[in-house]
Amino acid sequence: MSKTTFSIRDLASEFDVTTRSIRFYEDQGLLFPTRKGQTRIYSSQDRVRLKLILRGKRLGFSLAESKELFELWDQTPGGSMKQLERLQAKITEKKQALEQQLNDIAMLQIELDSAEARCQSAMQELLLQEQKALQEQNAK
Amino acid sequence: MSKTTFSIRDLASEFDVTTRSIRFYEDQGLLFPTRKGQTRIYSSQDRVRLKLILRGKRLGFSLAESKELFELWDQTPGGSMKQLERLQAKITEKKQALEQQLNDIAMLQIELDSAEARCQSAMQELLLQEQKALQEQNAK
DNA sequence: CAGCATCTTTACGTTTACGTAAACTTACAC
DNA sequence: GTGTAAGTTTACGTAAACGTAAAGATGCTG
Repeated sequence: MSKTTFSIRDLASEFDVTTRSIRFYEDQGLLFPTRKGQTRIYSSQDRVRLKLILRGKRLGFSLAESKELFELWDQTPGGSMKQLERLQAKITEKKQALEQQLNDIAMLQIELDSAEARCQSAMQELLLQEQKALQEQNAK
Repeated sequence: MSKTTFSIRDLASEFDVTTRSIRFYEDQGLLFPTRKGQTRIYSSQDRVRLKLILRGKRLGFSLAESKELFELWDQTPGGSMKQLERLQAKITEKKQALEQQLNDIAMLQIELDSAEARCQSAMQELLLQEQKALQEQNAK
């Protein structure tokens, strides 16, 4: 079976972040490792959380946003109707933002492809000129 | 035909950013409006640039990154082989990052859907309990 | 038990991307 | 001419997300 606890360094090297960052996330209320003495011990739950935090960052989520989502999520079982409605609203909001991102990505991909083509043909052009120069030199 | 020049306020309201931001982008070397007197005049080229800047931001690009891409792009015609290779490398890098983002988005979408379902059923549960409470009160 | 590696807390520093305020011109509107 | 609305420059302030340095606790290792 897979590991159940992790040191801060385990997580730092697995996800390629600094220990400073991981402690900072705890400071901001996004992670709650237990302690053995004064050393932090992370559960696989904590590990999942960290993964989510980092993925959120890659998608432009602030730490505050991720924290809010975590909190809403944690309160889902036993939450009041009002809390659930807030969660639903947040989910809808995020879904729409993701749609927008998908659009952005699709457009940028097209443009990158076109840029790549233009770049390639510019390089091809340079190579041809080079060849021509060589042939002229041989013709001497 | 479509407009060819724009005031700073035109762009600000069209793209929903502050004039401060637009001037800041110029300060950082991403925009180069002409002047009429001391007032900035933006071309439709500038407008496209701004749109690209903002889309870049939504995808997590820093202003410095966007600037670098613009500069590489602008140097494409007449660029040296080394510059073209750098551009090609950047393009490849960005394309890979976009693939990663697509993965991230796909996973997050799945999780949001699942969260939404759980949220909905929690709300449904609350409604049922409410109904039950009402019926018991009627039974009195 | 001395040393070193790894953990910890505390705290000040840094970068990015603007916000905000002050003080100043221009350009119409009345 | 006089607001006043929109533009300008200059400059200091700020929030987020850490970086970095200092100084001490802890645990193995030879």
